[in-house]
Amino acid sequence: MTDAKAGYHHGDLRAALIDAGLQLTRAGGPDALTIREATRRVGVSPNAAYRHFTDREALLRAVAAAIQSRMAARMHSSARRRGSTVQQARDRLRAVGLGYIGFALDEPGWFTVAFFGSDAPDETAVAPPYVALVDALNAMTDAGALPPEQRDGAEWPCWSAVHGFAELALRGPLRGARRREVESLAQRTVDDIIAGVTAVR
Amino acid sequence: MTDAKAGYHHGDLRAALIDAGLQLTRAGGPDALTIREATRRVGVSPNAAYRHFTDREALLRAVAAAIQSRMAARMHSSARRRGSTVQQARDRLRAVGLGYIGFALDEPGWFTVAFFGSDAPDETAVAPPYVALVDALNAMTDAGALPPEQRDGAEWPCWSAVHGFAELALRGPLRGARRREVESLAQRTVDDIIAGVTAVR
DNA sequence: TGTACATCAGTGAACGCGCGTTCACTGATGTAC
DNA sequence: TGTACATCAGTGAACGCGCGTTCACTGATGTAC
Repeated sequence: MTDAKAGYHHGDLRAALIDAGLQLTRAGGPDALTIREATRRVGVSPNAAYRHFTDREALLRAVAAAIQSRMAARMHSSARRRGSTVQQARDRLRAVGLGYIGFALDEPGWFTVAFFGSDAPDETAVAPPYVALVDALNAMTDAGALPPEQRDGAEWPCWSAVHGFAELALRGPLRGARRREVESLAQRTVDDIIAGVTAVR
Repeated sequence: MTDAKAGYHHGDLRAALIDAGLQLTRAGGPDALTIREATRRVGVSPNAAYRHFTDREALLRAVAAAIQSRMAARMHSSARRRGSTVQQARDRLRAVGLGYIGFALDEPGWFTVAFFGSDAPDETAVAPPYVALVDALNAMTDAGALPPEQRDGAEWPCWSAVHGFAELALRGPLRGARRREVESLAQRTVDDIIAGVTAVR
């Protein structure tokens, strides 16, 4: 919150509401985002929000987009090294997958909002985390680690595996498990799906 | 609804409420299950429900258990043939996975309730669909299609892949896709995870 | 540089909503004798 | 077989809840002349 607020007019209420939305959803997931609480935090009347968002869903979508950016940043940063060898390409794909799961485990509230918290998600933009996956798979093919004829559609098995694992760990039967064990199972899941996607048919 | 209702006392209100809960969640997922609507359907006052369930969550858990049974039945029926050859074991595991996804696609409301609709799921009982998966994996090892040293923990990559795929198809980016395409991607996802789990290390 | 005025970004009060749950109760059931 | 009485399974009315959203409004801003 900068000093842009100059009394009556807020300065950048839109950004401030998204900020408040990030705080709220971080702790409590999608349901924790209410127009009333977000405006309360910013110190503004509830209906002021309607100047910037048509309804609650629109605010939620904007928050989801902000979360996706953070998520993609994490996935990229955990996959720093790039190169054209088979091993480098596999490491990168692995890091992208584990980054996805790691984000879910560390930020369950945000994760829940990111893709699936909204009833009518934003169809217009391509999700940054998805881009990270696509890039990593392309690098696999470039490096010769993934046959070109198996490249098409490979996103879905990969995304399915890491997303499903995150759900199992957050809300499913793995919820009670220790972090160490969850991480080891996450590695196995990622390794298995990479093995499966790249296996010669 | 049988003729067990003999006037003032209902007969089997508990079962009738679970039944109503199945109807409601089938169409609208977990949120559609309210004490008031369920009792309304049964023709009973709202607080009558509290004779049989401590609160809404308890009713939701009972409904989830009923859904899990139906789900497991479908998974088993789609994996009819049993045998001890490698091919039979693979077919069975494949059918279990595709049965899971098929149930999710055909019954999105129920699927959402089955495992993850409740805040505090029932920890006591093992979920029938999980049992179906465990059995199929054991059969894989028995048939020699899955090395015993890779058997342990193999449930999680498999469950992750099919569950994640279902989420992507129901609420994620695959939501708008045609059924044919979704099914073909589902097959690929299942085949890939089986290949990955069984791949020689 | 001054000012009139349109537009923009807020305010305050109110609405309806259906829910979960609790209270004190009463009619039906079944069992001990 | 008859009956007294405990227990069980319902009823009806009410509570508080916080929400999303709309209405009619007013103070602040910036721009044309």
